[in-house]
Amino acid sequence: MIRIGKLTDYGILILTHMAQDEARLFTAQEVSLAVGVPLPTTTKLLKTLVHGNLLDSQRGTKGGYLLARRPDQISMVDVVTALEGPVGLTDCGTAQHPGDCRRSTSCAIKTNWQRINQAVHDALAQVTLAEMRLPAVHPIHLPASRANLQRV
Amino acid sequence: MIRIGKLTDYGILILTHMAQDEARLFTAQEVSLAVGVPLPTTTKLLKTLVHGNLLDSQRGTKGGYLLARRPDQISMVDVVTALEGPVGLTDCGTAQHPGDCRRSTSCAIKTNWQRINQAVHDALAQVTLAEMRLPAVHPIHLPASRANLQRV
DNA sequence: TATAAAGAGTACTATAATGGTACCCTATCC
DNA sequence: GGATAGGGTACCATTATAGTACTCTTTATA
Repeated sequence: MIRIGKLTDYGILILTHMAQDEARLFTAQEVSLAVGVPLPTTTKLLKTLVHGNLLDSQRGTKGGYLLARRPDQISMVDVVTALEGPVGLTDCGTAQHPGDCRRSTSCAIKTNWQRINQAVHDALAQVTLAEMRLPAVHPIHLPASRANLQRV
Repeated sequence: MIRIGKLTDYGILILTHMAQDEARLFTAQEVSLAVGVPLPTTTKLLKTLVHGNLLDSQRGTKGGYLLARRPDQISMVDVVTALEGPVGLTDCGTAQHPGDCRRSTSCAIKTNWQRINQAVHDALAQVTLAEMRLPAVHPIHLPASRANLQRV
């Protein structure tokens, strides 16, 4: 199965937790306890999320972390990108390794992967932390297509 | 990065190659040579694709593999599902482990993952082998949304 | 009908990616 | 200036993935 890593999963849990009280400053320990992820792992994640500009941090005695933006301004692409790097199912078309595809013949493939990657990206971009706090109402809408006729 | 495995990538290459001459019977060796993937790996993949009902096989001296359906009837979900199992970025919501989520509090998360997984699924379902032979024309369309406003 | 060619099945090894931990450094409050 | 909290980084462990090897079965044809 194509899946996001455990750490990313934790990351989402952490952010969702912090979004419950969006203006509050949380210490790493508080977060660790609340989410049930060991402290060392939690701190590692928090640091990464700061790098990704999803959290702000305050050092020193009364330090801690807090959301860098409003929960409805933080989407799942942001989180996934921060924790796993650029979203995309293949390197092909991620503009990471633009040139090293020696199969120029089969480059219809590349264009199509770009389509797919873009769609995945958009799907993730449509769900925000704010929504993660509430049951989803609207399914993400794709145009009526073959999709629904296919074997699942 | 969230990505599909190398093997899946090879698998797509293999099928795309076979789709160039969709009615023909290919031996594993032919495929291996054409695609540039070592024979043992190629055969392993071909076997898996037969299990996934994407290929039919013929045993014996004049044996080989051929597409089980027309290229426009084989989509990327089919391939990915055959080679990596059910599509979805988290177990949560894949109906694999329905009950074991002890965080019933945070189940807004589950619903939202289902939305995302569905979107990814649909994106993959919209691209067929037939299209992989040609440069893509139509980007997969998602409704206008926040997506385009977000940092990429 | 025996032989060779080709796939089926499965078990195993190696490699790489991920997950998780530990340690030392720096900032800030009181 | 000491206690508390985050910053940075390097390291080890675990697991998943990739890749290989080997034996068995089927089938065309000489």
